[in-house]
Amino acid sequence: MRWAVVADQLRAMIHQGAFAGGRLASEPDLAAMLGVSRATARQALDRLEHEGVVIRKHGSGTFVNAALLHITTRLDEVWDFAEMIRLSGCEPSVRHVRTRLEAASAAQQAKLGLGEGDEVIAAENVFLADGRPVIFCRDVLPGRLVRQAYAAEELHGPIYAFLARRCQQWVSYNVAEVLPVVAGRALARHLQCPARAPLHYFEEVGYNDDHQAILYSQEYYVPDAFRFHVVRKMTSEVRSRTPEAVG
Amino acid sequence: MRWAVVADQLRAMIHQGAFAGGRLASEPDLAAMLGVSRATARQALDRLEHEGVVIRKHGSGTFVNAALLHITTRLDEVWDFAEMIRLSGCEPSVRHVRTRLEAASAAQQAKLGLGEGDEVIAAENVFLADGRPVIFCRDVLPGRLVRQAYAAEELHGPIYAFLARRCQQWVSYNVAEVLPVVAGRALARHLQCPARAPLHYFEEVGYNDDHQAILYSQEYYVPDAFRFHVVRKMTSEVRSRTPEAVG
DNA sequence: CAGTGGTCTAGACCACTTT
DNA sequence: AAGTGGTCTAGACCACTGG
Repeated sequence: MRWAVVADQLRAMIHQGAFAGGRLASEPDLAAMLGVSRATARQALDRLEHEGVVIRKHGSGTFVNAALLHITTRLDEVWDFAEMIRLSGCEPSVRHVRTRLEAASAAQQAKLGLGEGDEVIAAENVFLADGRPVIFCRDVLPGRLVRQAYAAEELHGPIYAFLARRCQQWVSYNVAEVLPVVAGRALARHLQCPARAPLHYFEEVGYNDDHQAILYSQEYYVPDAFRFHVVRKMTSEVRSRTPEAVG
Repeated sequence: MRWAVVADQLRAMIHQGAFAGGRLASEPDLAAMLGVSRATARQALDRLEHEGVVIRKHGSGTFVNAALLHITTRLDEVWDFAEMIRLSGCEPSVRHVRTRLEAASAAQQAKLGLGEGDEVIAAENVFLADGRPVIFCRDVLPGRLVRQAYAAEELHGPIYAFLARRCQQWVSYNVAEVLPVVAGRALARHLQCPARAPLHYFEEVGYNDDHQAILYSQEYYVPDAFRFHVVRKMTSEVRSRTPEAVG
């Protein structure tokens, strides 16, 4: 994973304002500077381009991307609540709502790949930014995952810490469905917003490195506290079809 | 771009049910089968893994992904209205609302990198699925992009065709902000939904291959007509910080 | 242990942009 | 024509998984 180190080095150099003029050194030069082969340097640059840090132009050069650096939250990458709140310039805190150990509902069974009668832990928390409620989150995880005794308070906050400490499980990626909803009475109370106010609703399933579902989350975000951006790339089908529309 | 051909071949083979049991041949074998080097085969597999078609397990093998294949719409990839509607199993059509040539507002100037007094074309259309309104879209493009005479009807529908035919411009990628909103009276009328119903709102800036902003779009989606999914990957910072929380 | 994917190298040729 | 990124090759070694 030397390419990851190289990517970090390049990211740091870019942030520190090396490459004045916005243009990076050529790939062979970068490879020589960093003491790796061009292929490894390219792998690092692939990563930076994917992140939007850098733009490559065939035959011309590689350039620092100015526009994308200011995007506040990339929908497809960031998903640690405290991190997101901190990125918004606020101090994060948590208020626990409730925790329950119960039989999995049909929906929960489907999302988590459980069977009839399996139990789940359902924890509800509100996350605050500078004391203002901005996220309501219901985390559901299979009871069988728990491998150690735990204190109730460990479910009063980010579930990832609990998954790691008591279940030896780490979420590697989520698949989330994004929906617009309006706040009901209970949500409006938890988030201190008007009833029928629009909210982001994310319905997520988290998977570990083995692609097993280990977490089902329902998250409601106050929209004016965050800005979710996504870079939507041309699909190959669209790209190949468009020229026909020209002729 | 031989790797793209290889990726297409593999995608087709997977779709046709080769690799029974869900396990692909090994990378050296695939390379030999397809007559390319292992590096090229890997680049194709990288693409398929990114698309979610395939899952690779270190030391074990490469497997067909069952779960992700059924996701209806990936938020970060698909964005051709007709395509999206067709993917939902419906027949797409368009109803034109209005077109205007006007001085760019301050917001439009900022989004499109325009100056004082520059003109824009603003076209509003409603897209229908099986005759039911599902998207309201306002497309704004700089007037200076237009390089040929055009008929008013060319703005009654997808803007990409117009951009290609009359502006010689092609959108390469979008940067979209995703927001939840509630339908106002005008929107409710256009989309034939109740007032205050929740809607997806996408505010997008489209860029060409040279990373110049060429299109500013405001899009409202009826949420029950689409399902937007996004794969959210662990960021490197989160990944490196989590183990500390364990100790 | 053998087989798998993950990484890296050195070198080559191509397509594209700029001068 | 020179320099750039895009692609491809052949070969090597590693880390991980499984029997």
